[in-house]
Amino acid sequence: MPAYHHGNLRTTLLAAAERSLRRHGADQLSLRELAREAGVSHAAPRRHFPDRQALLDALAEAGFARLDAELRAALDAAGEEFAPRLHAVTAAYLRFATEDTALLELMFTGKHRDGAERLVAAAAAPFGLLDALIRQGQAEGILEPGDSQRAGIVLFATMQGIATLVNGNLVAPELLDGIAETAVDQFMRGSRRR
Amino acid sequence: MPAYHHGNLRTTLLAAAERSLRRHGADQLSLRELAREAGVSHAAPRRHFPDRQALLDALAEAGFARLDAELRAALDAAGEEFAPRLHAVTAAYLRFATEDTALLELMFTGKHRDGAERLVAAAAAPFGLLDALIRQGQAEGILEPGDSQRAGIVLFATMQGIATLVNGNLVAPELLDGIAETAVDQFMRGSRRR
DNA sequence: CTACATTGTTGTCCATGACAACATTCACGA
DNA sequence: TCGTGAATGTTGTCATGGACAACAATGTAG
Repeated sequence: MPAYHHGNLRTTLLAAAERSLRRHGADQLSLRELAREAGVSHAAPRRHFPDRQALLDALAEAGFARLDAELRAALDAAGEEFAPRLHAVTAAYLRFATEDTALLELMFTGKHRDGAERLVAAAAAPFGLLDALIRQGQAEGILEPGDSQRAGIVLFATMQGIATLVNGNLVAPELLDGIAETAVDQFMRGSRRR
Repeated sequence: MPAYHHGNLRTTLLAAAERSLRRHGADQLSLRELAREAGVSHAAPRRHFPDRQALLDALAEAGFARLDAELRAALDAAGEEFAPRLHAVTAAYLRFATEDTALLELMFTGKHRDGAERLVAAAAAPFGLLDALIRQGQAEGILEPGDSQRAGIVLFATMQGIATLVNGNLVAPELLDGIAETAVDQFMRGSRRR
C-alpha cells in the first residue's frame, strides 16, 4: 500500500520526464501526466519543481551532466594520442546529440529562464573537455598555437550544427558519418600547425 | 466599422504571430491571443491554420524564404570574387540567425510535423546558395574539388552551431564576430586546394 | 513529545486548443 | 440577375493543463 509520502518523488518525476521527453518531446510533457505515472496527486510535483520550466531546466542540466560523462568515457577509452581522442569525442558527441533530439533541443535552445546560471555552469563541463583536448593538440605541436577556447567553440559548434541538421531532417541520417568525418578532417587541416 | 469578413486574416495572423514569436517565443504563442489582436473571434484562425502547429510551420517556412532572400542579397552585394562572397554569406547568416532566436529554433528544431516536405523544400533554397558558392570556389581553383554538398553542409552546420551557442547564452555575443572569423578562416584553410 | 518543516492532497480558477453547429459573405455559372 | 455552394467568421462547448491556496499527513530536531 502506498505511503503518504512517496519517498523519492523528485527522482521518479525526473526519470518519467526523461522518458516522456524522449518519446513525445518537450511540448507534450505534462506535469499532471507525470504525476499520474508516479501515482501522486496532480499538485505534488509542485513541491519539487516550482513550475514546468523548472522541471525542463532540471532535465537540461542532467543532460549536460550525462553528456559530460559520455564524452569523458569516450576520451578515456581512446587512449593518449590526440587524433584518436579527437575522433572519439566528436563521434561520442554526435551519438549523444542524435539519439535524443528533444533533450538536445532543451539543452541548447534558448528556453532557459533568466536565472540559468546552473545550466550555463553545467554546460561548461563538456566545453572544458574540448578545450583541454585542443590544448593537448597544441602542446603536442599538432595544432597551431592560439586561442584554444575559440577553436574549441568552433569545433563544438560544427558538431552541434551537424546534429541539428540531422535531427531536423534537413540532412539524411545516412550522411551523418561521412559529414562528421569531413568536418573533423577539415578541422585538422584548418588548424594544423603550419 | 469592421466587415464580417476580415479580408486578409491569414496575412494579418502571420504578421502578428511573427511579432509574438520574436517577443515571447513559440511556447507563448497563442492562437486566441492572435485572434484578439486581429479583432476576430477565437475560432477564426482555424479557417486558415488547422491547428497551432500549422501556423508554426508556416512561420518557419516564411523564415526560410526570408533567409534565402537575405543571403541572396548579401551575395549579390559582395561582387564576384569568392572570398568576399564567402564572408558575406556567413555574416548575413549569422546576423539572421542571431537576430531572431525563436524563429531560428522554429526553423531548425525538429518541431515540424511529419508532413514537413514544404519546410524541407523551403530549406533547400538557402542550401542551394551555399552549394553554388562552394562550386564557384572549386571552379576557380581556390577550394579543393570534391563533394560540394558535403562541404556546404559542414560550413552551414558550423554557422548554425555558432548561432545556437550564442543564442543559448553559452557563448558571449561579443565573441561572435571573432568566432565567425575563425570559423571561416578554418574552413578556407581546411578546404583549400593543396 | 511537541513544534515546525517537508511533502502530498483536494479543490479551484483560468487560459488554451480543438471541435461542432450555425451565420454571413463571396463568386461563379445558369 | 439570381441563387447556390464554397469560403470565411462566430458562438458555444469540452477537455487538458498549469498555477495557486488551504489543508492533511508525515518526518525531524530540540
